[in-house]
Amino acid sequence: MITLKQLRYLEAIAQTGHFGRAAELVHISQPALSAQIRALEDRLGTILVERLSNGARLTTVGEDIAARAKKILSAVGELQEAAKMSQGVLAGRVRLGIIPSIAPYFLPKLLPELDVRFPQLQLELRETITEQLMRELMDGALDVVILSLPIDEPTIETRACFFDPFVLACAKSRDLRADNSRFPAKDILNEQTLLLMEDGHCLRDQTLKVWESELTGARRSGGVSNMATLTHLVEQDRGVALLPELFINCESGLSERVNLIRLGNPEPGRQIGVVWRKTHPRGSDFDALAKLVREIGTQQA
Amino acid sequence: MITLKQLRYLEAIAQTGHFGRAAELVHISQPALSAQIRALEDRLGTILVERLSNGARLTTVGEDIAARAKKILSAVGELQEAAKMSQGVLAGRVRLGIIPSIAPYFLPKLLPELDVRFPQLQLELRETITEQLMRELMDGALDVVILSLPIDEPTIETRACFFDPFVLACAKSRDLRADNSRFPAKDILNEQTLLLMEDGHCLRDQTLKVWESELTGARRSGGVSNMATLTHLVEQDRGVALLPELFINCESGLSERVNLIRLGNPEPGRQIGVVWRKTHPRGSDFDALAKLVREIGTQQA
DNA sequence: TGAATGCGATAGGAAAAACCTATGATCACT
DNA sequence: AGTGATCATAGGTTTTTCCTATCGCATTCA
Repeated sequence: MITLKQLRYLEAIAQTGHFGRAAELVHISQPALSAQIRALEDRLGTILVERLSNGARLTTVGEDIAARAKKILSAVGELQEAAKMSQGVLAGRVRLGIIPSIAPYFLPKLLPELDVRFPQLQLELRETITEQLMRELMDGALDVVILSLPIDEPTIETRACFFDPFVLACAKSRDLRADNSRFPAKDILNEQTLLLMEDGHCLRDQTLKVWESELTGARRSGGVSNMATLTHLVEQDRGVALLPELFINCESGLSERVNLIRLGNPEPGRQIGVVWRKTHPRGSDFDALAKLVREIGTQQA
Repeated sequence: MITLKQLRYLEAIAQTGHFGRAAELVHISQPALSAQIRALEDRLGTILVERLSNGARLTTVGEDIAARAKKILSAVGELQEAAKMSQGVLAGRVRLGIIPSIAPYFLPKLLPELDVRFPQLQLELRETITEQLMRELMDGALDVVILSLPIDEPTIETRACFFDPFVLACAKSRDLRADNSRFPAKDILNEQTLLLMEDGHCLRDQTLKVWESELTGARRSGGVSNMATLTHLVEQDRGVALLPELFINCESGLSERVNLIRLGNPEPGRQIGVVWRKTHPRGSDFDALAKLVREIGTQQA
């Protein structure tokens, strides 16, 4: 097989017109260079260099081949450059997945910070529900995912970053008391509809899990795909909903439109975390990402 | 230094998603391929392949690098193709020089024949006077030259191909006898102007040499750059000229416009030949060219 | 014309790289 | 827990690449 070395040596001869000086240029001895040039010529079945008494000159074929060699070598250089670009922590292309109930309320803080700390990072974003994200993560279509824990999958690495509490939202006209118990379960069961996200959203399952069996038979909404819609429904007293604080913090003036009631004992909510395949070679990078997500997630809480 | 082998192996992994099968694809053992991939990764300072329990998958950087590798390998393939194209007798690019007093009268026969016999040949033509051609030949700007011999230059290889006789042309109104002697020397000296090509054309010197010293003091034309012009001048009885038979054969109907007188004892003329640098690696190719020039030159005489 | 200089080619042996076979470690699946 | 598949590691061999020393040839200079 033809080698890059040989092309490099040919280029040196094209530059110097001289075996000896070409050898010097590439830091080998003249016989070694001669041998490689000859090997290249043998391989190609063509004489590339005309040997003169005062040096060497490329033949017409040699000129053509040398021009091609130059392009190839430069492409190899670019390849190395490209690899170098992706070195260092969180540099180069990273495909990040994130669930819809986090993305719009967290990315506005995360992305600018990533730009500042990891300017070499080229992020490719993907937003969809957990199940789909995990499928794509396992398929290798994604590198790392931000979602709500826990994830039951032995082959992934998990980092819990911060806790996002759920707050109960009801219409202004209602006056549900917060008594730090598992609270308005009876009210909901008897008087109110529990508004939910549509199926597949982790937020739906998590909301249902807050009361678990207490809720059997209660009225539930059919499910919406958007948290803003959920809020509007609450405003119009069509029911109550659990809203993540992450969302609430982003909706300025929300507390004037609905009653927000903080729960406790224990406080319901979700754990936001970062996950990636255990086999992914850039685990340490994602560790850095998880650390940043924790920082941002806790500071705004 | 990074090697083409490594790029080839990486490409194999991209194709198969599997170290073992990739190794099979490139006909080496799996450990050897593993080692080369690792060497490549070390050299680039980046992990390119994610090792899984059921195979291998490229990282995002790996995808990028593999795509680049593919292009590079294909460029190398094209390079080899290009070299192959220029193999064989008289294949590929050849820069041919030829003097103006041959080119228009010989190329119409030579070029079609070259096309037929050596379809792989890409001829680049250069037409100028002998001195310039020889300079360019020695500089390596030309590969081979067709001209009038002899050429006094020890570093070139020479092949005489055919003899191109000179024929005396005078106006139809004149009736110069041809008596097989050095002939109309006295007539020319006394009555006629000897029409000549301009300085630098070998034909001029050769014409003068035919009579040599006999011609001292004779009237000479200032010199024209075109043999057709020379002929017109003869037609109009502005003088006489020596015309190469090569030219005459191409000018149909010329014998009706001027008297053509064949000379002898010995017959004046020029030796057409092919020359190239002794160091040129494709000497055997030019031998083939010379042979063809001889064939064509003698068959039409 | 004969010595000196400069060029690439050749020869022989040493160093480095690439490779192969056999084996190990890990993981998935039965 | 056992089996089969994966890639990694180990040790030794083969192949390739390289270096030093020398040759042969041509040109240049005295």
